[in-house]
Amino acid sequence: MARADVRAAMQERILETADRLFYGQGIRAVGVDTIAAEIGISKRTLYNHFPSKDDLIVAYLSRRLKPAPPSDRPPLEQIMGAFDRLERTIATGVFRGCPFVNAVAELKEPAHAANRIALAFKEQRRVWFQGLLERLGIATAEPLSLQLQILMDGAIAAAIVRGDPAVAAAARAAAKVLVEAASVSGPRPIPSD
Amino acid sequence: MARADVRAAMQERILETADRLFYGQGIRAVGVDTIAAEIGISKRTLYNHFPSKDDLIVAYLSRRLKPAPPSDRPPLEQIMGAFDRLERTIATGVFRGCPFVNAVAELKEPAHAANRIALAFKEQRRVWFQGLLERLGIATAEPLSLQLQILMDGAIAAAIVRGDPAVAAAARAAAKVLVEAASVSGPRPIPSD
DNA sequence: CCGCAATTACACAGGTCTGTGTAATCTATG
DNA sequence: CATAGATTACACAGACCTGTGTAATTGCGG
Repeated sequence: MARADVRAAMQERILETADRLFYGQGIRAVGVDTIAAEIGISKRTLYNHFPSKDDLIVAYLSRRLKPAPPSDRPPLEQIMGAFDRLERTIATGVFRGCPFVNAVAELKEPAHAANRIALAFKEQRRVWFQGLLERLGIATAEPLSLQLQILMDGAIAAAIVRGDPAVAAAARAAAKVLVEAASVSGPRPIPSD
Repeated sequence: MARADVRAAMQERILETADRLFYGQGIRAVGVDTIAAEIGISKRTLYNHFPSKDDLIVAYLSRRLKPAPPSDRPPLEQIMGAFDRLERTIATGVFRGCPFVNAVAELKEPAHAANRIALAFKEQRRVWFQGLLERLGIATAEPLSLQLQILMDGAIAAAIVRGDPAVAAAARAAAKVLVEAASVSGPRPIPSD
């Protein structure tokens, strides 16, 4: 039964490289030959695992759809931590924006599966925000969660153009103001944590 | 001297079409042949006006660098109006995000002139926000202007993925909260308008 | 050790793209 | 009308892309 394992390992190697190149240079800018050459396999082998470039694109995006690991930190700390992580991501290594937004912007076909995956990702993050806000006892958790998501996406877009991690800190400060405003004007939070 | 006028008119026709196609389908996705065919001129003529596709891209982006027309409406109204206009833009016609962010994301060369133009555009808008905030007597006008710009960019990015103009309204509401929070905590605004 | 599946090298079809070369034609200006 | 510049049609080079066909080779499981 090691055959399936070997096959899965090869697929993962392909996806790792595709991720690095697709994200770093753009999906349209990277050819299938380039990915195969980077790994050191033949193009034929790559097509044996992914029957078309579109399949590879979908797999590349799906692989990035990992739900956030549950944490026992206080909700507000988790929310602020998301912006801190973004700031570190912008500062460290290759930052080229949100891979999902880039994919949607780069693939002109409106019915592409990338749109569905991108929407799923954004909604997943928004719901994560919403859950934390509800634990803070905030009544307007749903609209506020969308606003936090907008701040995240805005910091990412601004960081692409400005190349400055400070935009994440600015977004974080804005998020803090919004959450606090919703806390005082809404019902009292449950002081459980 | 009508020769120069005719030449300028042709350049404008080319740029109009390039704008529509570049923005609507992506810079990399649209070939020079397609633009020429759409206008009904030969590819040779297009290359007579723009010696390379890169020149055309730069001209396309530069043409969108128009400063906002001065307005005598109250500053807060102008700020909120920017989000209202964004909401209408998302809802009406072809919306494909911010052309400058898209260009930077699509062109992998980090030294491309598009980066400079995109930065100039974002900074132009931020300074416009800053001036209005200063007229409101807000002490933290500069950092707040960056936060408003982040909200704009975030609403744009979220709208691409969600296809829902409501994100602009959410961003607008968040902007209102941020401006009001900065107004009450800072020095009193000058009640001139 | 046999056989099967994966992998490889290599060529190629068919399409796209940017940019140029050329010779003919059109058009407005002097 | 004459001339110079703009435009046209058309071919083509050179590069890149996705995807396939084929035959030889490798390596692992039974």
